[in-house]
Amino acid sequence: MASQDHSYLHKKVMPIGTVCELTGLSERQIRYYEERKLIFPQRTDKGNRKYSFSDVESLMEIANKMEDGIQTAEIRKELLKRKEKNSEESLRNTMIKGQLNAQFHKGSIR
Amino acid sequence: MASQDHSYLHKKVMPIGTVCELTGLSERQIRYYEERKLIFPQRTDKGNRKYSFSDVESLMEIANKMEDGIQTAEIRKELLKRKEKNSEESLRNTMIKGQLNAQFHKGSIR
DNA sequence: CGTGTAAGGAATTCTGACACG
DNA sequence: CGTGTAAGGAATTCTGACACG
Repeated sequence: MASQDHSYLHKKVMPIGTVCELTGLSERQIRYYEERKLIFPQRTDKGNRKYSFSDVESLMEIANKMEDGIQTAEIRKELLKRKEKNSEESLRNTMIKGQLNAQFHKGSIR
Repeated sequence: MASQDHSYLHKKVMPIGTVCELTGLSERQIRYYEERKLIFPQRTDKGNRKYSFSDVESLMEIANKMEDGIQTAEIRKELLKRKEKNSEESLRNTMIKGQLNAQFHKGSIR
């Protein structure tokens, strides 16, 4: 419930040109990382990509890893692991909340 | 020093089309409010406007006032007043800091 | 005053491909 | 594998103007 939603952080609002300036990457690179499933911009109804600030942050991490000679396939694996971890965490949190809720209704708390 | 800098909030990153979607205003309206000096987008080297999330917030305030029948000249005056207030406030803060600093160096504090 | 619109041009973005290594 | 580039088209944005009220 406080996991994210920094409201603006995840809003897809900027065109690829802005992302180039912010990250120092070329359009080619940015589109390629999307092709390799490392980032997921939104599309307008007519096909133009829109990115969020968190996409920009991701791209900067990716750029660093690429400089270290890590391949896109590797980077994708790391992302998947991170995703798993987050799911586990949120599952755990959900369960804890469930426990608390049960205690609350039993009257043990409050 | 903690006055703003929500980092992303003031970064000029989005094109006018995105702003239209976010605010529900037309390009014409957005450009007109700029002409009336209510908002100040950045320009790319080739003349394209770039807006920040705070610009979007301003525009939504402006839109509300326009609906209430307030004229752009009035709205601009309100903005100027707000600006004055902020300057006063930051001047006051600066002075307080100066006082504290003086006390500190005199050795009265610490 | 505030906003819609047609006009014409300039800048942006898109895709698929060829190239190099 | 990762990235540059030329190619051609489509979508976006820009300005100045005319219109209406």
